[in-house]
Amino acid sequence: MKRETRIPNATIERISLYSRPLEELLNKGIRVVSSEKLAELCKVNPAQVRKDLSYFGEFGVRGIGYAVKNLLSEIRKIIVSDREWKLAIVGLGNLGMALVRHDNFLKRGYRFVAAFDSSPRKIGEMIRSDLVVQPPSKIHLVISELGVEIGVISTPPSQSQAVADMLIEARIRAILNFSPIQVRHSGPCLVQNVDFTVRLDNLAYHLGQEG
Amino acid sequence: MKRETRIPNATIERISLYSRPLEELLNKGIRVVSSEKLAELCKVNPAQVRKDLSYFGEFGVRGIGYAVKNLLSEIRKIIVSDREWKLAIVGLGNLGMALVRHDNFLKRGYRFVAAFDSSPRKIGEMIRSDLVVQPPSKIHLVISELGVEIGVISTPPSQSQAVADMLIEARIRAILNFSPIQVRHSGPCLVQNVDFTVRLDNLAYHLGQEG
DNA sequence: GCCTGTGAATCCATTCACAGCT
DNA sequence: AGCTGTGAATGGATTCACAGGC
Repeated sequence: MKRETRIPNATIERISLYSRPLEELLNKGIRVVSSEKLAELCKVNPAQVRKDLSYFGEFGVRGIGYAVKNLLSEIRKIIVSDREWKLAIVGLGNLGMALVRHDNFLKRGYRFVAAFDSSPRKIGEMIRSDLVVQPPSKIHLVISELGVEIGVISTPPSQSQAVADMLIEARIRAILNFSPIQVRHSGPCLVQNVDFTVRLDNLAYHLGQEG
Repeated sequence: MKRETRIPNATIERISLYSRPLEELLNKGIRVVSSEKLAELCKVNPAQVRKDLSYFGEFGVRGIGYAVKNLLSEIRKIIVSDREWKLAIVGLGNLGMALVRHDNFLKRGYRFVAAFDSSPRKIGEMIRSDLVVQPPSKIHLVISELGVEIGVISTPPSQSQAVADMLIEARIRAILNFSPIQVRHSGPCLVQNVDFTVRLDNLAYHLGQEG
């Protein structure tokens, strides 16, 4: 172990990736997995798997492999997904609604506790038994009252910067941004961008190379 | 220029990123942009911008900067988004429907020309004036008849591998996978994965570090 | 014999710093 | 004077290869 060393960003991305097949193996009743098998399931190099895990501890047994259940629980401790995180969503168009209804979030401990939209038609709508759409003017109040930690932006791009500013103003700790523009953020707020079209552009580029 | 050199993967990701603010600058009527300004808008290093672009040609003018309109059109040629790509979507739950309706795709030249779902309730539904839901058994036929190039998977994870196999069987050239499992793919089919929860895990990890 | 954990070696990407053009 | 284009230098990440323990 070498917990002192700075942990590569790429390692953190992959750690979360490893947990997906581990869940499957656990469901299938498979008890032990080797770095080679896990690497194959995640399409990475076996040495990569071992090195990534070694940043956080010695979770394996030499000659045997990793205990699936134990490894999964260690990973959940590392990426702090052994507890619930509170999310707020802003922008309840097609994508926003789909995100709120998507059960993958809750399954991994991400719970939407507030929802905002500027459209008068949407405000007041009950989109889940415990989730009523509120106007953006309530963002500051609601975020601090409920202790929301992560804000999800799924507004049209023209509004996303203004929304980000409101979230930051309300002292939100992190933002997941689905709009195709980079959000400016000063200070301690973390931002992750998810832009589908960047992924498609990537595919298009490589297809174009093949001819 | 050094078109012979292998182009870093990271460069290709960023090239597509650069086009977003360029579109905005063009709309605002701004004619010229420096690497410094563009870098600021994309949150990268100015030298990075220059180097990335230099892999593909000499688009700038020393002492002046880059002509916005020209640079944008060059970038569109590089990532082959100066033409239309044909997409098929499989899985029309909340997320799938949101993707089909999301106008960002069409705006950038990605057009859904076919839609599949296994639910009898969905089959036959007209989700757009030119798009009727078909059963997965039609995948092979439709893909080859329409010449679909990219498949989008938004099924539940339990079905995603089977769907991927069908798409690959139908000789699709690339897959954009929204389900949280890595799709196995042999042969020449390209795959890109989009897993929202990996992004959230990343935020959670860093928030956990801060205490 | 088998599989982990890890220093050392390699590979790739970013940034610097300045020559070259307008 | 100003800003691009790019070799050279630095910094990170991946992979190798083998020692260490079951």
